[in-house]
Amino acid sequence: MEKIGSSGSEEAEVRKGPWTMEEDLILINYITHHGDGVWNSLAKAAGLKRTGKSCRLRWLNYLRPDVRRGNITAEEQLIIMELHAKWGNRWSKIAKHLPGRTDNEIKNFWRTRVQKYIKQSETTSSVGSQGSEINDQYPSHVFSARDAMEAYSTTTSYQGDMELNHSYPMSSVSPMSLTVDQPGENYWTMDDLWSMQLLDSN
DNA sequence: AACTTAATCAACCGCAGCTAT
DNA sequence: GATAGCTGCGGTTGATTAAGT
Repeated sequence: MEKIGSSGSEEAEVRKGPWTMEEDLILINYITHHGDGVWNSLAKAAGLKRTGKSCRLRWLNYLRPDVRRGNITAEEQLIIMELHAKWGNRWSKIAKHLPGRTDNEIKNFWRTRVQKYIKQSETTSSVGSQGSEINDQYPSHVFSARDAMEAYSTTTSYQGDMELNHSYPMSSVSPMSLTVDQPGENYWTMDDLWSMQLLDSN
């Protein structure tokens, strides 16, 4: 069980919240040398004050070298639409068909972008009574994936070119941890992390 | 410039299923 | 077969950033 930061035995202390760069490096370094899996013991063996769950999530969603970050392409959007229509909210299953994408990313994409679009189309199409059946039954099955894609991509400004060059915001680690003026220095990329890790292991 | 609202995404939580004992 | 521990999944939340007023 997780111990809430109550005073007392520091051995049971469990860190929560955003990961620091040091933690990331420790995790990358450990997995590079020992492999992943058996997350609870991995967390302990690596000396991380994190739950195995947290380590697994961090690795799978962010630190893995093959994780693809940045904008979801039009093809990927279409695949997501189609697979979601087929399987519903089976994010991990859908993610398996999108190499480098994580279930969390797809889930977020769906919830923030697609559902927003769906809501919008609900309000607009429900004015003209025709759309009401769709609206009543949506999510997923009724709505043709292609319809959704078409409408979605034409009604939103998101055309797949935002968030290029995703980098690692220091502020998400600890907003107060760094007070550097140059914005460029507040970021490090996954490439940076991995090169640091490689240096470290030499 | 200050404030508010909306959008985004990383991370946590709870649960279900699987495996080992 | 029962139980415990672990893993993976999906839902949700909270922090941060961006956009609007």
